[in-house]
Amino acid sequence: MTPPLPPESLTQRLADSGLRATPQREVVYSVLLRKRDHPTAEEVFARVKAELPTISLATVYNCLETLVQCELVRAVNFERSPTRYCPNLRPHAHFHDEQTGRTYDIDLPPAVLAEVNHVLPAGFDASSVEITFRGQARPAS
Amino acid sequence: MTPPLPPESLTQRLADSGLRATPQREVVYSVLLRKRDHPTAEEVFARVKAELPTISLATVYNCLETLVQCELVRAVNFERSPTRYCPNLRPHAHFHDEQTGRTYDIDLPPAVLAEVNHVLPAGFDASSVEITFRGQARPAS
DNA sequence: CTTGGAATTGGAATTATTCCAAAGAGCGAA
DNA sequence: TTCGCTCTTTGGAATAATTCCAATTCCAAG
Repeated sequence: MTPPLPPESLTQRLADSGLRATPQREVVYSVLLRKRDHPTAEEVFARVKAELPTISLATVYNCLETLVQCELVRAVNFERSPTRYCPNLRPHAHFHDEQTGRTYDIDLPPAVLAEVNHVLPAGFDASSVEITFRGQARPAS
Repeated sequence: MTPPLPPESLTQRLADSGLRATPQREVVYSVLLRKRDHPTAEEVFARVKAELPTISLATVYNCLETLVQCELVRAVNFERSPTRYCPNLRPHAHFHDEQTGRTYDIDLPPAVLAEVNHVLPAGFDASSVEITFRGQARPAS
C-alpha cells in the first residue's frame, strides 16, 4: 500500500526521469487530482483548457503518457473504449458500471493480491496485475 | 464468471439465440478451436480465408461478435492492442508476456475467484471479472 | 416457387491515438 | 547576456482497429 504522495512530488518525479515540470504537465496532473472520475484524454483536454486555453490535444496525450511513465498516474482500459486516467496509486481494482459507464476504484487488500498472484504456475513472473469487474453499481458513498 | 460449459454445438448455441449456422460462422469458430493462440480478427481472417477465400473482414468481425454473444468465445483486450479471441470458456485469467506479446491462459480456482469477488463492497454487483497479468513468461509446457 | 428476414460483402466512415516537422522555452557554458 | 542544446509543445496529417452502411445473396417457411 503506497501512501498518498506529497504535492511537490510531480516536479521531483519528473526530475528523477530527467524531465522538466512544465505548466502543461502541472495542470494536467492537477486536473486528475482534482476530480478523480477516471476521465478520458478528451475530458482531461476539456478541463485543462479552462486554465490553459491554448493547450493542444497532442500535448494532453503527451503529458498523460509522461505521468504514466513516472508512475504518478495509471492508465485504465476497459474493452475498446478510450483510455481513462487515474491518479490513485494504491493497489486497486476497477469496477465498471454497465449502465452508467462510470468507473469505481475498489481497494485491493494485500492478502487478496497475494492469493491472486499464487494462481501463476512456475515460470510466470508477473510485474503487474489488473483486475476489472463489470456489472451494476449502487455505491453507498 | 462464466461457469464451465459442456462442449456444445455451435449450431445449438446459435439456434438458442435465434441465429443460423452459416459456413462463415462455422469456419470462424473451428479456426478458433483449432489453434488456441488468441488470434486477432485479422489473424482469424487470414486463417479462415484458406477455407473460404471470398470471406470478408467485416464478416469475420460479425462472426466473432456473434460467437461472443452466444458465449462460445471470449474477447480479450490488452491495453489498446487489437482484440483477441479465445474459445476457452473455463474461468481463467490471462498472462501477457511483455517480450513476446504472447497470451497465456491461467486457470482460476473457484476459491480464488470467490476471494476476489469478496473485495467488492456492498452495492457492487459484478456480472464478470477479468484478471490480466503482465510480465515475463517461461512456461514449462 | 415466392418472399421476408437473416447474413454477407466491399467500401466508406469513425474514433482514438500516434506521428511528424516546425516553432518555442529554459538552462548552462562561454 | 547570448549561444547552443535539448526538451516540449503544437497543429495537422497519418494510422489502425473497428463499425457502419447500402446493396446483394441466402434460406426457410408458407
